[in-house]
Amino acid sequence: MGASKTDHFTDKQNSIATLAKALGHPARIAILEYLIKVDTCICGDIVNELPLAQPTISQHLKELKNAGLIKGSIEGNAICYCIDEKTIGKLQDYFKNIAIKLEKKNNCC
Amino acid sequence: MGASKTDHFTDKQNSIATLAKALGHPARIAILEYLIKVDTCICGDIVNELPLAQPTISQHLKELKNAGLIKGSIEGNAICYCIDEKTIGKLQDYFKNIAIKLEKKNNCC
DNA sequence: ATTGTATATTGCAATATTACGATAGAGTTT
DNA sequence: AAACTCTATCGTAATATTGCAATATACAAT
Repeated sequence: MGASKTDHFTDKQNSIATLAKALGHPARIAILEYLIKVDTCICGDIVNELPLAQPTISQHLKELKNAGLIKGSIEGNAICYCIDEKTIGKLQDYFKNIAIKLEKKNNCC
Repeated sequence: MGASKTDHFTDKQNSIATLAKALGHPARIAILEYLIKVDTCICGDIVNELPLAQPTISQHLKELKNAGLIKGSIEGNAICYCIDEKTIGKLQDYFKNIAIKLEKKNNCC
């Protein structure tokens, strides 16, 4: 096989997994961090910044966008990509919640 | 191709991407959440809990373990798996940090 | 020692991801 | 309009992931 059985899990589980998967590649982490670093968020810079070809970066941007981690708006003939704070907040909350729950437990190992 | 060019990115970027990738599957999210839910952390339960065959779960557990998200200790003929709080903390910090940096910026889009 | 239970490993088929050259589309500039 | 810039899409090769049956390993209990 190879297809993941997304239908067997809850929507929330699938949702978090999708976000995590989108971040599961160093190039996409690097794109995210670059978007944080610079104040402008034109995409052309990213191609010069990362050691990847333009189509590859375009593809990674698409995946980040599909996952809802970034959003892009057309700005002349360039595209203004930036991070979607809500989605980052969702991830932040998720891990914070786990940490809180773990504190309340006596970890048995 | 298909191999990701990990050598072109920083150690920290690769490290976060590895963690995210390990969480990038609903079954592994479900395993994590199950480990939080129950107080005991014997693995046998997980096989009964998830709609996946035992070898598949064993494989997912291995990936979570390799990523440092869970740790397992042998307990008789069962294995006691539990979450590694440090790694969750690392993720929590990472997203918290991004959220803080985004607050300080005027998001241009 | 044999049987039973819990977990890991192997091998393999189906599918997904990654990367990029070539090309296309869309706006800008001259 | 022609040339240029920026980004997306297509096609395709290399590689990785997913899932499971079969099998192996390791300990426990009888």
